Amino acid sequence: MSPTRWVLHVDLDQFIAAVEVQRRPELAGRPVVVGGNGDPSERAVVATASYEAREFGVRSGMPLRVAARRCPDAVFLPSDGPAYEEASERVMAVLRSSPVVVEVLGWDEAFLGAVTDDPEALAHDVQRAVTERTGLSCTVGIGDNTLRAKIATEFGKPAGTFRLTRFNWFATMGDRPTTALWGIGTRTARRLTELGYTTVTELAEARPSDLAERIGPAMGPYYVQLARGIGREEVSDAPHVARSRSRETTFQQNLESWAAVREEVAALALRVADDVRAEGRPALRVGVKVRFAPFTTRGRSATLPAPTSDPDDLVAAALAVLDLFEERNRQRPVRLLGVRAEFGPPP
DNA sequence: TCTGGGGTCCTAGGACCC
DNA sequence: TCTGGGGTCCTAGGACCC
Repeated sequence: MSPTRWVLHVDLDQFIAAVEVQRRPELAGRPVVVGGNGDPSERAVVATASYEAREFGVRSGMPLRVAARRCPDAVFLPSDGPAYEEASERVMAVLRSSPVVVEVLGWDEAFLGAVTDDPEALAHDVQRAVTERTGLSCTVGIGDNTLRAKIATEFGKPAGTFRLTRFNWFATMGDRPTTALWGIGTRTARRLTELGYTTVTELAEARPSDLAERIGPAMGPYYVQLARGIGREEVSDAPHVARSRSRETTFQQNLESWAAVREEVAALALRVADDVRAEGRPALRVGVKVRFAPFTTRGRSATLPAPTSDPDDLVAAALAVLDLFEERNRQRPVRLLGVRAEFGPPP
């Protein structure tokens, strides 16, 4: 049998918590919750919970306050981005040393494009190499495209492998709710249920043109493709080209004056200007995000008169965009501010 | 429960133009 | 009166993902 093209999806197990346990081995086996400044009384959410903490119902995205209530004995640690970045680089370097094309998806995930007649053997080689050289464990999903490889990982967790292809797609996924698909969340699933599509099989049997009319010209047919397990078959190691860079902050105490809001927006714009400069491409648009208390988010944005990387220009532009908020909103307490710079299409 | 930070892509309406 | 048919740009907001 001749070798075949496969997509492998590598996903580190409880990555952030694992990195923390690695440098503090005494935490092994204990419930560990990473997020915010590690103070569960603050406005912050869980970045990652160790499997021990998940036993108590702690989940990513959950407010730290809630996590502390569910698991009072958990160890709460601050999120240390640079440490995870560094660990991620080490993992990706190991992956690149395998005979595969590596497409990085995030800190703790990558697609591998490979030609082999034994993808499980390759997956086990990758798992062994990652564990030997980084001390971290990973799960590998094996698929005939990126979508199926990505979803396969869910069935292989933790530390295992799972193969999902056109041959077992409906047997594995058919009866599951559409939220099991990568790209369909709770909102879209609810909408689809209202239209009569609750399971993956039901959605797969829909007519793409029907969903184009009812959902949207691009997303409607795309969801049908997802349900059929159809996805991209190529894996690319081309470097990522950023479309935008942004900075945002949630304040522990709401800002009560518009003067304070202006100051914070200027400070965020300076940080974004650093990122724009590092990007080496000028910004074309600037956006400002304001979350008013209790939790209403509004945005304003504007195209710049001319592309710029100049910090003074970007600060002035961000303040001008902030001025687009109506007068009556300026009395409202502000919980979060964000500034975003957008670039042109990739060169 | 009381909701982070950093991204990407899509939709829709209005403006504007031919 | 009862009102084209695009195309493109701009902006706001939604949804999703890690």
